[in-house]
Amino acid sequence: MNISTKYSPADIEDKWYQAWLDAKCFASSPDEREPYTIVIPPPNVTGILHMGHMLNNTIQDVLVRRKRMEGYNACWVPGTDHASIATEAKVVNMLADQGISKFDIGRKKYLEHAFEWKEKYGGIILQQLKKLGASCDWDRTSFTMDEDYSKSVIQVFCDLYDKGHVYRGIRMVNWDPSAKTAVSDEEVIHKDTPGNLYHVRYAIKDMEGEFVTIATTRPETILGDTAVAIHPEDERYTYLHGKKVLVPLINREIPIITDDYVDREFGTGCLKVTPAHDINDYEIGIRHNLPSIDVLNEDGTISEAGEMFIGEDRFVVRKKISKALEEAGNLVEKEPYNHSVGYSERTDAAIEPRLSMQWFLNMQEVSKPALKAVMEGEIELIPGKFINTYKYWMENVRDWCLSRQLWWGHQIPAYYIKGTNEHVVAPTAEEALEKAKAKTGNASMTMDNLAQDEDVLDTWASSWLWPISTFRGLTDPDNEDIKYYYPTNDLVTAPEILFFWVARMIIAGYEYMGEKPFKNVYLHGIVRDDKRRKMSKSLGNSPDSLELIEKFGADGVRVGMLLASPAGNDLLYKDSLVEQGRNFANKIWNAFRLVKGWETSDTPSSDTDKIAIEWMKAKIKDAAFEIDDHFSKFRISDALMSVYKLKWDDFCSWFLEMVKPPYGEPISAETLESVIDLFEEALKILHPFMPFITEEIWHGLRDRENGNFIMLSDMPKGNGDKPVILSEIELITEGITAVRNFRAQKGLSPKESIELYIKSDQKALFETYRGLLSKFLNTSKIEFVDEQVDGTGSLRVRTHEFFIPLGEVDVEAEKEKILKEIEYNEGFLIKIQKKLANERFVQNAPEKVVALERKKQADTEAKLALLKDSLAQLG
RNA sequence: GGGAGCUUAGCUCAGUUGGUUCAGAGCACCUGCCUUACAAGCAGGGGGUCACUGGUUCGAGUCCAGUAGUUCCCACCA
Repeated sequence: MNISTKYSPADIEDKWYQAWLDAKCFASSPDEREPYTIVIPPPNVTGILHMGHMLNNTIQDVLVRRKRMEGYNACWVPGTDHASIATEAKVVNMLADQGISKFDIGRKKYLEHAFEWKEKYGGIILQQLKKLGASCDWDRTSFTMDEDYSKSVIQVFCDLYDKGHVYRGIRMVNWDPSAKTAVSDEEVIHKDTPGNLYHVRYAIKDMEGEFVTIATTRPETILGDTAVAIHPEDERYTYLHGKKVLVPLINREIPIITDDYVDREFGTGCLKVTPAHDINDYEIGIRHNLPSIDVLNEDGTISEAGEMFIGEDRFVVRKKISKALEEAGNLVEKEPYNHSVGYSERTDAAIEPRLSMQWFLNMQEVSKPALKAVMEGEIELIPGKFINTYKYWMENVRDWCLSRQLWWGHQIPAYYIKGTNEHVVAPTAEEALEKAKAKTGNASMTMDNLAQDEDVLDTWASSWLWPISTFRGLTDPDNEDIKYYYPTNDLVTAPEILFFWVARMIIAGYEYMGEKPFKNVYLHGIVRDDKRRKMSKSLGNSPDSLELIEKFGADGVRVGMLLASPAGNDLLYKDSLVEQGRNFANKIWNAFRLVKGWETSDTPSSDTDKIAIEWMKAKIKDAAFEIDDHFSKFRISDALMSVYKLKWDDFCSWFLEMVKPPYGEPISAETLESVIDLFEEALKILHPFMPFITEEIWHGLRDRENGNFIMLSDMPKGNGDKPVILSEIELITEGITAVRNFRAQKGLSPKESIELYIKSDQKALFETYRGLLSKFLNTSKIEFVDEQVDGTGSLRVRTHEFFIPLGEVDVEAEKEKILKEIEYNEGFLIKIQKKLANERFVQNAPEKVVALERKKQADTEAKLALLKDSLAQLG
């Protein structure tokens, strides 16, 4: 048999993925088993696989594959999100490249282009997930704009409207002038931005030569000022009460008002009030009944209401108006000033607060069960530290602006009755017409009398139904799938979207299913580079995911992603992580090569073989138990590390060396059978992490019947027992390591055989493992003695002493070594003795702890006696 | 401005209700090895006043308070 010394993942990954698909290994349908369900956080339909996706989906796949092997009916539902703003931006750009504006071609034609784009690029990311090994049930692939899904989104909007939770109103919203749409508070990122603080003086009416000076960072909004505010108790300005001032440049007359909001300490203590362009000013405007002058168009240029600079961009105008103010003598001072500016998460355009008519969802009532569920542990956040954040948000929840001024998405099912201020809300145009007729009492109305709202719903107003609508839970509430799979088990996502998405899914779950949407929410960190910078296109610090898979193998990448990403912590990515993953795969591969290369003989297993096999069995069970515990606490990195060490250290470094026949000799067929069994057991535990290589070796170790896949095998279980062989072999391996160290220090080559003399009160134990010691240490003889043998060096393993002949013994060095050990042990003994001499310790500490201290004392005393004895013999 | 978290080896992190030789793991590092599965490897090794200060306790990496540094969330003052 000729197997390459290097594992080449490219040769086998596609082969096994296809085999799994062909055998429908990922498919799930309701049956008598207990379900285990995960719904994927749907990536943007036009997205491509980046590092964050790889981490997110690797975790999900590990969980799903493990549960599948544990006998659950595992179902991982994949799909994509229509991502209204992001996708619309891409489509608009694509059309712009062709010289087309969406407004020229109209809604219908535009949507055709958008769907065409979706058909072409949508779902690329799902194909990429397959490269990673994701075991999703692809037959269940959902899209948030699927016909059935859309129906449920509209149904929910209508229902919330009927319940009185949805309302329409003029509000100050975050306006994205680039996408020309409102965005939610959560989609605004505040960043410190350098700017200027402009001190501008306004002439006071009827007081020749007198001015008030205000400070602003946004001089272009001066055009929309409708008042200047001062603090009512500010004595510096009492004389201004009731006066009017003139807006610079345009000389519009505006009142001076008094309001507590004004901070007397800031700037000059005078505040210009622009209700249309600042949320606080807006509130002041309401209190004082001020008019709002909207001086900005929806694209961020100055509107006609501004009177000057009409049609020019806000940032251009900021510079121009500064100059104009200076020339007019109104600019008193311009100082550099850093202030916080909101930017759109999607387009990175500076957000404008803007008054507009929008649809809102009142969150007060609907969010209550969702808060309770998390506080009472009905839904668990992992790690738990996120509960605080969640609680704070849910207790201070604001109304949700549901409408977006876009076309790509679910058009709001509100219909305006032309010529009136009335509207109706209904799932279909026909039903809307009926409602409109009833509302107006005009039975002769036709569709021509209605106009549907032009806006679409916020993307999250569809994805919040994901755990329900992927199973058609709203459109077909009694179907088998929703009854069987809902509530789902685990949700794996990033904390960034805890409020956007997770909280809202919980709200929708309770509102529409009367039950939580999932039991556990596993929040993983963000993938960053090794300087803790977020991976981003502009920094160019993100590796190409697919190249990574190609270079290191999907298994290697999966392991690399999981090695250093405990729950809630960011993953600091560097290539060495995936290298480690690849090296691990190679290690396993070579263990496979070794086992495959052995010739067999009919001889029965030797005693040493039997010991090795018994030990490895116990070790695997022990690890299985430990790993199970890690999984129950979502300690996925720890679970991986346990299986890594089981495979590499225990299986390869110790076990295979224990049973390995001398060069050129065959192995007992009986032993080989067991070795293969144990290899398989370890592979099963490893499979969820490294699905491809484990499947390949599974089929390489034995001939398998069709449809016999490791991914469908049973996960090994442990029971927490610690058979005595575990601790005994631990002592033996400790002894082996000590002798190896001794050899290295004395410059004894491993090729030279040695004689080993053992002084111990547990001769039987060493007798049992004589074969192992001899095999690992290349001994020519092993003998038990009662005192040090002449011409030997000594070393101690716990309370046992080993002597090894040396050509020349440096007695002084030997003495010094022993003296050092005596010193250390005496120090240790004194600490224990002090502790035990402390009456309060003996009285208060649990018996178990005291007993352990006593044992430590006895062991140390025994060891000291041993050492002193040896020293005496050296003379 | 308000709140939460974090600080343990060069790096990334474990350390579960305070108590075993508890100060750990992986990687990195150092030394010796191309030993007939694997140099993407083997064997061995060094390395930390558990941020600082104080307190509670028989006993503190673990609990409490304060200090410093750091990260995140929320709000946003023109």
